Amino acid sequence: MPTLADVAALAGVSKATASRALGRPDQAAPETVARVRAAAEQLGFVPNRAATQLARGRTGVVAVVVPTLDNTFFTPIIGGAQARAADSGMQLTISVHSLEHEAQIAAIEQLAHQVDGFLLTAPRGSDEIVRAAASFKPTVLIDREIEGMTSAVADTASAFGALVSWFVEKGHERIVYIGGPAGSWQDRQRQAAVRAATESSGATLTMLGPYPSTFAAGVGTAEAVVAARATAVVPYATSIGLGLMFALLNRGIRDVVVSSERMIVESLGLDDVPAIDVDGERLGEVAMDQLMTLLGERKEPPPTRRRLTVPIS
Amino acid sequence: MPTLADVAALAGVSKATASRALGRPDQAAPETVARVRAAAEQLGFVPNRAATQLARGRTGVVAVVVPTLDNTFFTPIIGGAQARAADSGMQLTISVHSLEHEAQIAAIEQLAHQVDGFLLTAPRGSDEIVRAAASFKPTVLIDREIEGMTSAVADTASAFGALVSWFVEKGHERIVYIGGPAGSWQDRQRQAAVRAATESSGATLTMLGPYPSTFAAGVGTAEAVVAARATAVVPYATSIGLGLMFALLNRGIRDVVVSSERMIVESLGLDDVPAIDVDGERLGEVAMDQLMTLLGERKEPPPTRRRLTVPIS
DNA sequence: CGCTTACTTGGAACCGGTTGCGGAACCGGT
DNA sequence: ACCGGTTCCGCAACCGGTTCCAAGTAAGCG
Repeated sequence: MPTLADVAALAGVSKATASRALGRPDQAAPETVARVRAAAEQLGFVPNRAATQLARGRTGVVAVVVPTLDNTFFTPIIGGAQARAADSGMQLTISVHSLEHEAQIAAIEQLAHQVDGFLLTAPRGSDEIVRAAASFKPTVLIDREIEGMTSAVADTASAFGALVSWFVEKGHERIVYIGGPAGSWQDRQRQAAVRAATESSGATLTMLGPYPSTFAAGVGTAEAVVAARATAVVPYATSIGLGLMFALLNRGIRDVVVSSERMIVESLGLDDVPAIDVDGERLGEVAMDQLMTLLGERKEPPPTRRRLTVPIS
Repeated sequence: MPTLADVAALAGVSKATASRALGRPDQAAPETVARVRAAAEQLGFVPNRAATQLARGRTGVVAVVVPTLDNTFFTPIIGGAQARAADSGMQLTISVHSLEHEAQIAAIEQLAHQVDGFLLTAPRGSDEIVRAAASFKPTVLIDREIEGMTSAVADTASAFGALVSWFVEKGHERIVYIGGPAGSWQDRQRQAAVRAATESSGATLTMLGPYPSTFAAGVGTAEAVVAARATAVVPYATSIGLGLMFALLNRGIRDVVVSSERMIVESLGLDDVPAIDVDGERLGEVAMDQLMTLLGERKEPPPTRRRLTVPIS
């Protein structure tokens, strides 16, 4: 493996100059930069990451904390973040923690020593625990907002409101909202949104839950949905909706409209079912961009809360 | 942040001794080890990863390469590998590459500079491309076998064979196997297994495919399944099976048995449907263990091919 | 034409651990 | 008391970049 010293020797300059030519071209003579680059190219020079990190005091790694990998909501986020990280020459490590118990803070603190920043998803943990987790390194909160923290969220609450309004307009009279996991921040937002959307409309709104975001849980909601004599259902998660649809079909019930995500609706060719379309990948990208500004990698306006609109169809 | 020098000073020894006391306790006097440990504890000393890496010439990072994160087959593997990695104080980075095109080798090579080893899933790429990807660093191949490479696979082929035998025994006469993505190694194994299981049995076996492992593709198989007048179906992937079941139910067809994974079967309470149960997490753990031995982190017997049996029920 | 200013560059310290090597202290054996 | 063999420890070099600082050079200006 060629080192910077090799490159410098070949280019006929010092290590210091070689380092500058490669890292901050504006601090070296154009002619020198060209020569050093050529030398690096010729030798196939790849900077030693550990050395760079040690010298700069940065790890070049950011951690994404997710509660689970089994939920298809999180994986696209990881993908998006990973792509953006790679673009900036950073690495992404994944850490699975639900941030629901104090004990997990220790794990986060441990991890904090090895990364420059965090991308944090914490659907259920308390504000306090999330704040504690974010206290070690620059952090961007994903799909949740907490006063004073930088965040990137998909505005699903508005989408859910729009969904319910649509149902109301279509004349549905008994609408059911299936709540997500207990303590979920997004669930609270969505509850408020669907409530607002049914207020002063003739429709009845039944709130079910809490349920975990799983297929099995969705299957388990069928009974309550039937009991509520629902004509339209808005489930917290795609997996819940899928389980419910399955259970309903299994019972031979085909006149209950269950809202889902666009992908499902399209593949099943159900044109009477409205769908939402969360772009998880973009969410990950946006969050990573924000973290980059927090880390000073870019000189853009100060980071804030960002909300991505979620289209429905 | 306290450094090793601080610890050494507090313990009244040199950096060298402190390093030994912490890293290889057998090379220092027990009394000294105790004193250094106490000092480290008191200061909350955490070794600087970059410094260690630089000095040792290892990165302490392993990469998991997966074709996609949208497939629930891979995520448990990642989880298992991540857990094992954490146990050994290593980091895991995720890299999304399907290893189907030569161009992706360049990305892998780039990544190779930053990690100690690879956990490679490459369901579809050619043997050559996989070999090329594995040529940079110690590598464990997951869910696929290639001559001369260390690998960890879930023996789903046998499970599929058993599944089909079961159907045959139950008296099913027209069995359909829905093939996975074109070029899939596992698909080839399973095809052979299901063929063997129907040979010299009265049952007819129809092979469909190839199809991608998605819900939508599963929905799309319904027509062919119906056309084949199948009584039992064995789909390559859970997602395909789920899509198919959905489409069948949607058409009011309820007498076709679609084999699925245990989780689905249980949540739906379908007792006449056989299921397989791949322990992806364990697969990830086993693979990481093998990689550790390859990296010399442990002194165990030489690594080889490992096959995990897949139970059916 | 002398002097200030701006730009380049190399020397060397430094980031924080790890490890080869040599010396000192201590062991039991004769 | 002397000796070969251990055990334990410190010195210092080293991993491979980054960056402060001083020095040298060329350009700019009155």
